[in-house]
Amino acid sequence: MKKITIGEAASQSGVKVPTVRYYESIGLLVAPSRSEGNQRSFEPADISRLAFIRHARELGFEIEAIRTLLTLQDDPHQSCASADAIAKARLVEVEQRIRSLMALKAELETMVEGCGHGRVDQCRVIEVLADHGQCRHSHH
Amino acid sequence: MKKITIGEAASQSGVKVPTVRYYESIGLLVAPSRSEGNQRSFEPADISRLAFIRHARELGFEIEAIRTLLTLQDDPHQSCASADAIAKARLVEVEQRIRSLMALKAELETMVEGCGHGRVDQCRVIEVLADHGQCRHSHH
DNA sequence: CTACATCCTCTAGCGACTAGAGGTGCAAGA
DNA sequence: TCTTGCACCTCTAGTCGCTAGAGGATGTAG
Repeated sequence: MKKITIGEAASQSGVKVPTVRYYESIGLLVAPSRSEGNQRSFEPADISRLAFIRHARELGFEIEAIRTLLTLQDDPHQSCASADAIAKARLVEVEQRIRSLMALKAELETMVEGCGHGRVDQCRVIEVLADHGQCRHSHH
Repeated sequence: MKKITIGEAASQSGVKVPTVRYYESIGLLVAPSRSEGNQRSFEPADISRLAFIRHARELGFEIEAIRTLLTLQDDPHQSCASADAIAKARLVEVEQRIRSLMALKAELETMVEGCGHGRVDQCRVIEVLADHGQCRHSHH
C-alpha cells in the first residue's frame, strides 16, 4: 500500500490540512495509522470519507448530522429513513432561511433606494433601523 | 427621572438581559449610571439605541457595521454615504446568500425525492453526498 | 549535507452570544 | 419586621466549526 500524507488527503478531498486533523480529533474520521516518524498515513477510503464530509458541510449539514449520516453509510443494510429525515429537515431549514432572506432583501432595498445620499438626519437607512415600525415585514 | 432597570430595558427593546450587558462590555452601549445598590439605571435613549442594534442584527449586520452606523446616527450632520455603503454591501451579501441557498434547495430536493425509503445502499441521499459529481450545481 | 517544505502537537482566537456559579438588592406579602 | 423570591451583580467557561500561530520533528531534492 502506498502511503497518503495528510497534505495529499487534504488536496484530493478539498478539505484543508488543519481541518482534517480537526475532524480526526472530534472522531468524525477514524485515526489513521502512522509512519515510523509519526506522520499520518491515510488510505483511499479516508479520502472518500473526507469528500463526503466536505460535500455535506457545503450543503450546510451540521457536524452531528454528518456523524449520523456517516454511521448510516457505514452500515448499508440499515433503513435510510434517518438519512431521509435529516435531509428533509435540512431542506425545511433552507426554505425558511430563503424566505427570511427574501424579506431582508426587500427591506434593504427600500433602505438603499430611499437614501438621498445627503446627510445622516435625512438618511432612510438610519431612519428605518431606528424604527422597526417602518418595516414592511414585521417578522424578520 | 424614573429609573429603568436592565430587565425593563431588555423587554422594551427586545434584547435579552445578558445581551444588553454584553453590548455594554464591547462598548456598543455607553455604560449607564448605577443605583446606590450598583444596579444599572438606563434612560429612554438607551432603549432606542438597543432597539436600533436589535433591528440591525435582525437584518444581519455585523457588530462592527452597527458600531459604524451608530456613530453616524450620533452625528446627524455627517454625510450618509457610509451608511449607504454598508447597507448596499449587506444587500449584495444577502443576494449572494439567497442564490447559494436556492442551489442548495434544488440539490436537497433531488436527494429527498430520489430516496426510495429502502435501505441505505440504495439511498440517493447518501449516494449524492458521497459523490459530488452527481450534483447539478457544482458551485455550492 | 544542507535547505526547505511538510509534518507534528498544543494552545488560543474568531463572532455573537449563552449558560451557570455564587453572591447581592429590592419590593411585596404575612 | 421579617421573609420569600425574583431580579440584579460579576466572572468564567462553553457554543460551533474551524483557523492561526508557536515551537519543534521529519522527509525529500539537489
